[in-house]
Amino acid sequence: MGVGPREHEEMIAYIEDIARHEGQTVTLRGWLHNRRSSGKIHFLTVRDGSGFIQCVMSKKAAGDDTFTRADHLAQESSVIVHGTVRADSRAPGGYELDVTGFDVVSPATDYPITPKEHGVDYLMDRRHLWIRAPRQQAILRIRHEVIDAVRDFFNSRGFVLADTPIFTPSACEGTTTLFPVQYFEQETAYLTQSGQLYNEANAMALGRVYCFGPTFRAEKSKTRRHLTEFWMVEPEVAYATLDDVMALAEGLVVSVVQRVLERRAAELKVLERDTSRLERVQAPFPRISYDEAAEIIRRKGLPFEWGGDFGAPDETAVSEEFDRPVCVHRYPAAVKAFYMKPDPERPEVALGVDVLAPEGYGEIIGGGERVDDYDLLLARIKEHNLPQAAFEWYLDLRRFGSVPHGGFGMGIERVVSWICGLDHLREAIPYPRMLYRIYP
RNA sequence: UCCUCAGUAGCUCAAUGGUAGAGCAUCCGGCUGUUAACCGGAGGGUUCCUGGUUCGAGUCCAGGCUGAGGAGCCA
Repeated sequence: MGVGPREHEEMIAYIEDIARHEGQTVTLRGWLHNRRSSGKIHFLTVRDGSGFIQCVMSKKAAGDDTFTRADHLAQESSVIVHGTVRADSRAPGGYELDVTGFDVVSPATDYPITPKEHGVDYLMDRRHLWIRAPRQQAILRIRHEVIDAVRDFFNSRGFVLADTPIFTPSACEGTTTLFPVQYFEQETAYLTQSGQLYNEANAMALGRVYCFGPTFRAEKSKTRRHLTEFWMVEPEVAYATLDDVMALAEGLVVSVVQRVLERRAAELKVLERDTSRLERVQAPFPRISYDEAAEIIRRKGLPFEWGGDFGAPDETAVSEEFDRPVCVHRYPAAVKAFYMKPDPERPEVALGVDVLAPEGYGEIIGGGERVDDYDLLLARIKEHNLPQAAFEWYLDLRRFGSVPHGGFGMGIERVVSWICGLDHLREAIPYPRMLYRIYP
């Protein structure tokens, strides 16, 4: 008869804390990740959400009954394991558990994600199970760290989190890029594609603010850099200039990357990330103008005409010139949004900035100074054929004590994707929403 | 929306126009240091769909469906 955990005074432990329990007898509660056997000895890899550990069960130590219970147990069966923690140089985590008791909570059968390879489509259809895999867990932990670092960065600098709405009343920049939602009997509402306009109002109230939430884009983008639903953090600062915005973006990116390097080294190792590339992410970031970026693109032989926006290959060409993120500022005003402030010294360019990540990961941040002059903003709204009535509240910000101000948006999944070295954005969020994918 | 590529066992893939195959998973057996464990055996097929060419189609042709990568747009 095997010795069941409940017959002992239990010491519940998590695998991430296992080093503190060396020599002790503990109880782990989790799932069977993999099993190997040599007839009279089972090697059970158990995961509990906090980590993975190999549990060694010998027939002699565990007893026939307990041993038999583990004989045919399938991958992802939930289990409670009782055993003694032992340091072992052969173990990837440095420790193993010598099993003395073992209970099956609920057996699994035919778990679809086997230790062998699977295709992306197959795994995405089973995303709810795929996230149990070590690599996916590492990515999601790094995502958590990125988000935590972002919040800490702003919270420690006097910023106030002020949430902006998900439902917005009218199309700011054309309805083709927005998801319509029927809002009771009144009108069509749209899912937000940016909290920025509300952020500006919040900044006029609270000075330094940020919002952080999901954002929706109905563009039929079908690339490794796009999701239809993604998370964006957007700071906005009253009295900020373009230089202030760039300094803030630089500080945020450095802070986030350093935080992940400090606290998530184990996860980066699981992902086999070349961390030397991340260690180089230090201030100051190079700041180059659109004109200088265009010159780099032309020098590299890519076709490019002044006045156009950069495509993905153009961004890669520019970012390849630098070993850290690069700020590209003063884009042609014509290709930027109606609220972008023109450079007073050169009105054909806007006081906007994009931050391009290294290694071909493209734009992770976009922002700049906003139009603060009432007459200019009204003219821009008319030029873009936007419904003035819907923007009266936004114009109010220029009627009642307008000040220079600016901010930016940073796409969380793009940052996570870059830090993790992923080849596709879809792994950077638990349940990606893309063109042609809304399951599970 | 456009361009390119792919679809064969539960999964990952192979098969010169000529008998439908392997590894993994599953089931049975063996093994006290495995770690994508290994060794032996067994079961497992609407070759995405529709039509066409051919003595004969997984393979060639046409149309469709589904997915992937890229472009545009953006974070």
